Amino acid sequence: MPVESQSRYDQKLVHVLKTSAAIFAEKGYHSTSIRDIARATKMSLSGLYYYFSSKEELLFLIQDYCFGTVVDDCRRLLTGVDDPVRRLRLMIENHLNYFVNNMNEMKVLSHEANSISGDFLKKVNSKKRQYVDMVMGLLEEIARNHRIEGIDIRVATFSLFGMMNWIYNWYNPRKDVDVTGLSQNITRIFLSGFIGDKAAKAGGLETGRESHLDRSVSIWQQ
Amino acid sequence: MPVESQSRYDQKLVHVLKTSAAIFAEKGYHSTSIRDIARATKMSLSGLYYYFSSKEELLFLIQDYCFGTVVDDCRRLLTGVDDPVRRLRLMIENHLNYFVNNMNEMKVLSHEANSISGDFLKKVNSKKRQYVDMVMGLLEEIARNHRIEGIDIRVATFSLFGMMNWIYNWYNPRKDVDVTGLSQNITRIFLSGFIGDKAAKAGGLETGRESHLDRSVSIWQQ
DNA sequence: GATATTATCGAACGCTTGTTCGAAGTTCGA
DNA sequence: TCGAACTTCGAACAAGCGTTCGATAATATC
Repeated sequence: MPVESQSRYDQKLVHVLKTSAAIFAEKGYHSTSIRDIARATKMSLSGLYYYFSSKEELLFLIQDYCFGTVVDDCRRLLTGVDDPVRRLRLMIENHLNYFVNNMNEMKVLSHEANSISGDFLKKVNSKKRQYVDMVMGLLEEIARNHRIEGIDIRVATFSLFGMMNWIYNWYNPRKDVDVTGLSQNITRIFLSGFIGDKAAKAGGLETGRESHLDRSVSIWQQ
Repeated sequence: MPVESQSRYDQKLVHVLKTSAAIFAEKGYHSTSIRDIARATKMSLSGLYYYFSSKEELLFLIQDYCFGTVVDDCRRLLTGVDDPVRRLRLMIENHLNYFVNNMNEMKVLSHEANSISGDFLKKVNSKKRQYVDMVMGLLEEIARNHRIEGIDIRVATFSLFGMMNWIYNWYNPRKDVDVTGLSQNITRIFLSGFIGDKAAKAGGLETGRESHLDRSVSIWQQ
């Protein structure tokens, strides 16, 4: 989606969402007032309501746009790839890559999951469920292929998401290992833990050295 | 600390903390009003302020008591154990056991980490740092012993905490595997991922079948 | 250049919030 | 039983909140 095709309205909306996400990420949704956002965007309090109709919808827009992109990118990246282990690798890589490059939005998505309600919550949760089910399905398939026993698939699935989604609590791009290293480390720990390290290497660990993502841009980076 | 030795004041304070933690866990700290807590504890609004001097201190007391117990229990459990792998196993088991048995408080500890500030934050963060450093030290020692290469210790440490602390987002004691199973699964995934599965088994996987904890009580369960 | 549409704004409203304060009730040792 | 210390409470306050509304400014269309 090229920037030129976006209307003035769309561009400013994205700017509002991005700025709001940064403040939400820093202070938390409930501690952030619309007045804070007005100050940061240099808009008036009432002027903001031209772009959203409630504070909660603003939060929803951030989460929905953000997560929508993660899922779409993932789907695109996985088309044509059949090996479940390779699919899992790519999914992890995409998730972490997007997380690190859109830390504010992803933190708001992870941390403010229960700050929305009603239809907003339903909509986001339905997308999340699809995403989780996809990963859980992959792990089931892998477990079947490798005759893995004694590991609960739900525990494995959410352990993986825990590893990935926790990074907003500690990851510092300036001090820590870069995204590629992060992906490799987490993939290795989880995958060789899940299927055993010999099998993990056989599943294509060596291909993990190069990134499959040629860009880290998104609707958030205009 | 036997219940009988607690004064009326202490008992009621614990009741207030426990009730508040439950509401904080359900609605979130900022969405909970002191009036909500008054209603739940059947106390008056102003009466509550006899037990804490600000809402933020209330949150601090919950986090401090809760985390203090985790750390103390862990220290007690680890005394006399030298093998770093075994120490790590026990730490994971204790952490998850306490988490599952005090889900409200632990959720508040994890999720509302940035809802306190100033000296309160400093105090809690200093305890957290000690705890994290202890685990990171264990992983360093294990990595040295097993000549593990290519895994960043910080990534490994926070991956483990991510796996463990994420459970408040998904774990359902009534539907999911029990605490013992949870510990076994997470320990196996992380440990055989970290050091390779052969070494993980050699490190005493079989002893993981029986729990090392004879009780799950705490100051929260009076 | 007139007109319709899009975008922005200041001012205000009603409500909820955390916290305070002085008084009243309760407990318990002397 | 007296009195001091501990505990509880109703009522109120000031501040901040999300949201609305009518009017104005900017932009696009013809």
